[in-house]
Amino acid sequence: MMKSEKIRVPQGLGVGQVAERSGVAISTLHFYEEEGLIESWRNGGNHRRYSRDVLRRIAVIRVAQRAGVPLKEIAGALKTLPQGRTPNAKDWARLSAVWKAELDARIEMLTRLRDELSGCIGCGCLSLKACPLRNPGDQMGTGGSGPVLLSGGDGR
Amino acid sequence: MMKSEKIRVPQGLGVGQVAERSGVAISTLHFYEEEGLIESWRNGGNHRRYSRDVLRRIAVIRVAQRAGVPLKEIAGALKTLPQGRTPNAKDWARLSAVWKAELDARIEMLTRLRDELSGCIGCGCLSLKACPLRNPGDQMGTGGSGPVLLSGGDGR
DNA sequence: CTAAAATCTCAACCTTGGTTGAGGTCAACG
DNA sequence: CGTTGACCTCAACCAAGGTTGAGATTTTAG
Repeated sequence: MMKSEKIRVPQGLGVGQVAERSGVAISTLHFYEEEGLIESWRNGGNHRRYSRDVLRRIAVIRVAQRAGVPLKEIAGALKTLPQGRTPNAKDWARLSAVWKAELDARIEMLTRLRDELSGCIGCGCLSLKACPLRNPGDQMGTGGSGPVLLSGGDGR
Repeated sequence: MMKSEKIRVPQGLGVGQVAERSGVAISTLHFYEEEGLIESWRNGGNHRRYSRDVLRRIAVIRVAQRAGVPLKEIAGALKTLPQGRTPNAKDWARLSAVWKAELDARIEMLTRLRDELSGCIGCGCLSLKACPLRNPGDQMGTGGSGPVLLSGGDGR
């Protein structure tokens, strides 16, 4: 007969495991938690425990970041997920749809820029008023003050 | 007969004029100069004077920024311009060509991401290993240490 | 039991791309 | 000559997205 040994089966994932599985640094997990992007509870020894859901959440966060969505906005979107139950495919789909639209817009803007750049290579017109590259209309002209434009300067 | 009056015709442009014409703030011009992106000389009273070339230079800088090129890199590219003579259309074309290539790459990356995102909307696969969105191969896996990835997280 | 490995908190620091403000000149108008 | 306005320098600050390190605790392996 097997002796009934007391084996601690820890509930949830530790921060190190999440870090390894998700590919983000532990410090980043702490940071995401501060920013309200992910959640955890604590075990007896004040160590973070994560539900397995966190892995998908982190995956979503990274994808959104790749798409150029700032963390604040990602956090906002994640807050619209139903609390209490584990988000389902439809929930994720809703977020993806919004971000895809933004991504579409970003791609379109860059594509337009590329086309203009192609047209202007060699034309030497870059400092003339006529050049389409000079007056994008949405970027220039708001040039004086206000908050900083970051993230590739494409001012979404 | 006209009295020959002494009218100071200032050589070059003042910082305020350049700011107004280029659409960037004066502080930004100072900043660009510190970073080696533009140059100026000083008049008697230690005020900056710019040659008219600076306007095109600034236009080029802004376009490159819109294309997602970081300032350091722009500065590097601008340093390859021939010193002494005013850059000609061909000089600018060379820079544009490089940046267009980068822009192409960026657009392609984002487009791939968008396509994957489209395919994954609703599939709910985001935390499974099989999902193309989860393992971009160029982004994840370098996740632990090293310099920060900025600018939209597209780690060019 | 003890030593090593994992975590904790909290504050400081980093990079990019600038902006803001204080305190001091310079130039131009009347 | 005075008084605006434009300009100077230098240091501090901002936002995003994290990283690093010190010092304390906890967990785990031998």
